[in-house]
Amino acid sequence: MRMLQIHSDGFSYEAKRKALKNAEEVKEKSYNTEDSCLVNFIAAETTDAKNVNAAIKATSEMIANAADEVKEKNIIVYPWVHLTESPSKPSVALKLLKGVEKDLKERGFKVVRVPFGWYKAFRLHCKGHPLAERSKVLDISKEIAKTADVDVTEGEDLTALVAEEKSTSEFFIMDPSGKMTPVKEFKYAKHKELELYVNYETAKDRTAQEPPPHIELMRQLELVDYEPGSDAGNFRWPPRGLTLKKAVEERVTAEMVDYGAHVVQTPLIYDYQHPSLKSYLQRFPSRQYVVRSGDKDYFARFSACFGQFLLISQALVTYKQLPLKLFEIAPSYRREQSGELAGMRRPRAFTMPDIHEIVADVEMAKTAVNNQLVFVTKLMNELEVTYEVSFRILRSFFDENKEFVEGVVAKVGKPVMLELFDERYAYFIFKGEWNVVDEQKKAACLGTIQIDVENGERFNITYVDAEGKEQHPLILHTSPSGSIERILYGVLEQAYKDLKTGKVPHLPLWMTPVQVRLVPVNESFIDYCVSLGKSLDKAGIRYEIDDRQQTLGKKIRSAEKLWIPYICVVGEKEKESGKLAVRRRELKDQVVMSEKELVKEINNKTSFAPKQRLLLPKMISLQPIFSREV
RNA sequence: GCCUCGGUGGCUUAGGGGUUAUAGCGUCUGCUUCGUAAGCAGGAUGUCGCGGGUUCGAAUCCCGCCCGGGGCUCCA
Repeated sequence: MRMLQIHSDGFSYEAKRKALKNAEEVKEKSYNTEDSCLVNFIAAETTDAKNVNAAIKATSEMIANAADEVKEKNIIVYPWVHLTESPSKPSVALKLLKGVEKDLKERGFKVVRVPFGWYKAFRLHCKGHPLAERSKVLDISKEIAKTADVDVTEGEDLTALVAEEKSTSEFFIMDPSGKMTPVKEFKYAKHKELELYVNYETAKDRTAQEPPPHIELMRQLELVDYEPGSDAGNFRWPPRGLTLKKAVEERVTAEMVDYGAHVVQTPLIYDYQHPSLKSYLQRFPSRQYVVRSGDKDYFARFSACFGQFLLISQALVTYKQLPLKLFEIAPSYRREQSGELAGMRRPRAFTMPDIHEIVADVEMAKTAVNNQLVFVTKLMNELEVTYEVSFRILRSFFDENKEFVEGVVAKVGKPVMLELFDERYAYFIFKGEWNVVDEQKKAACLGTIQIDVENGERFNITYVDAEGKEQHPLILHTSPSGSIERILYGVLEQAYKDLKTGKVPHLPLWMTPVQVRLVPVNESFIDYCVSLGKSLDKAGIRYEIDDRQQTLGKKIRSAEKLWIPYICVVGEKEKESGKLAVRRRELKDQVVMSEKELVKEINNKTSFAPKQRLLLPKMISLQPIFSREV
């Protein structure tokens, strides 16, 4: 439904002649008032046909709200098909308009409905105040997901939401030996965070007074910040944060290349009308950004699935190439409800490392899960956060593959939460989640492994089997690390937990934007620092030089506030001895070491990560302050 | 999206229907040239989130909007 609302001084119309054969029969062909009124030009759209009653309810609600805002009691309901490019059938439109008329009258408004299906002359006079001209759009697919009195008998409209309500689940803890205990009976004494995680997932205890601590930290460390000039939940990354972001992206990409992935890049926006996408989208409530181009609507992707599925569905794949892996660092968009947004835990725009592994059958899928487990565990450990693991499994799959699940849990090596659900509510039959629990006792999922039994067929993805026949594969959806934003959320919340327990908060050395800061005692040693920096450059170590004219104490403080792990004071002693006075954050000590030793120490600790350059000038005097304190 | 709380120089913040809006940090200038978490002095920086209303007068009260936090919901 699309609607144009004009708050008018006076209104009149005159029905001239029928525009449709089945135009409404009317007694009064004209109407005239000089009273003020709210004129609503309304176009019913094809989507409204899915649930006319919900459309009526929502439309009259919009009109009533608008009328209340401008303190208007007189309502004109005017059929105006030209507002939309996809009008509904006339019968639907008439039903909508009549329903709106009835509903508004019941609400106590004085309503005049202008005849449907006629060519009409009309006159109005817009009042011209700020609320006098407005347009409204109703997306009825959203309402269908919400409203109870919907007929969901047409299979295509069955949403995941509705299916999930029907599905029943049981929750267990499975320990590495395979022993299963209902979550309420498990002894959590040695597994406090698992208890918090289970509480969050089952009891849904979600009260918090304070804002999540990572939000203040991400700004103080100048990693990422809100962008008031964008949509809510879209963030900007100043160079320090971008350095970290790229370091993580490169790290995950390297691991995926080692795993044998084909690295690709696919478009950000997709056609609503594409047949495969259409049926995929209909499984879910609409949470997409819409992009209008020309006269068509596109949606911004909410994961890399579409692009990769479309790419591989048009590729020639043989069984010899399976398992086949496609990987992408996928900037993605989900238009979460405004009240759901929370810093880096839940943004609307995020960067998702996403791998899809195409396998022939369940056996190959199980092998793939075991292989993927290795890198997910490795990457999660590299984040230096504590995490809890859970598996959500279709009960029939679990019953048939109990040994496999036990093997997986044994590999995880600690008790995990197990959810068994009776009815499949999404595309997966098996889903592993690696979650962090934050200071607010809320959980968020980072890494995930899912076995998808639906989309191979939906996207017509095929491979040629040994007999030369085309087969639909199963697909594993996996984010090895979770989104970069969630990772940052995880490491900052972990740092805050450390801070509260008396430990030194830190970012993992391999991803921290600046690994070394050289601090000359006065400006006469800046040149020497520059020459020291040349060998750090060669070693691929990220550093900067505090060339500001400030006291040493202040420069140290400045570096500490940014959690820089190695702070090197450079003065006469260092220049003469060729050694460095190094203040190590992790060990809270001060040691004298040669530059070579320092490089060796850092390289040993970060050997697994690709070298990422620092994405800003090294001289601090040249760096503007984006959001850090000093 | 609904409910709720908030928005005062770049940051943190005082104040609150009535003269030129408070302070600290940062920034700039000068002095200081310093050895491991804040050297000294002086200067500049505010459409008090935006728009409308009430009022002789609004940062302050009212309404709408934007942005953020929390709750509900949601998390493909």
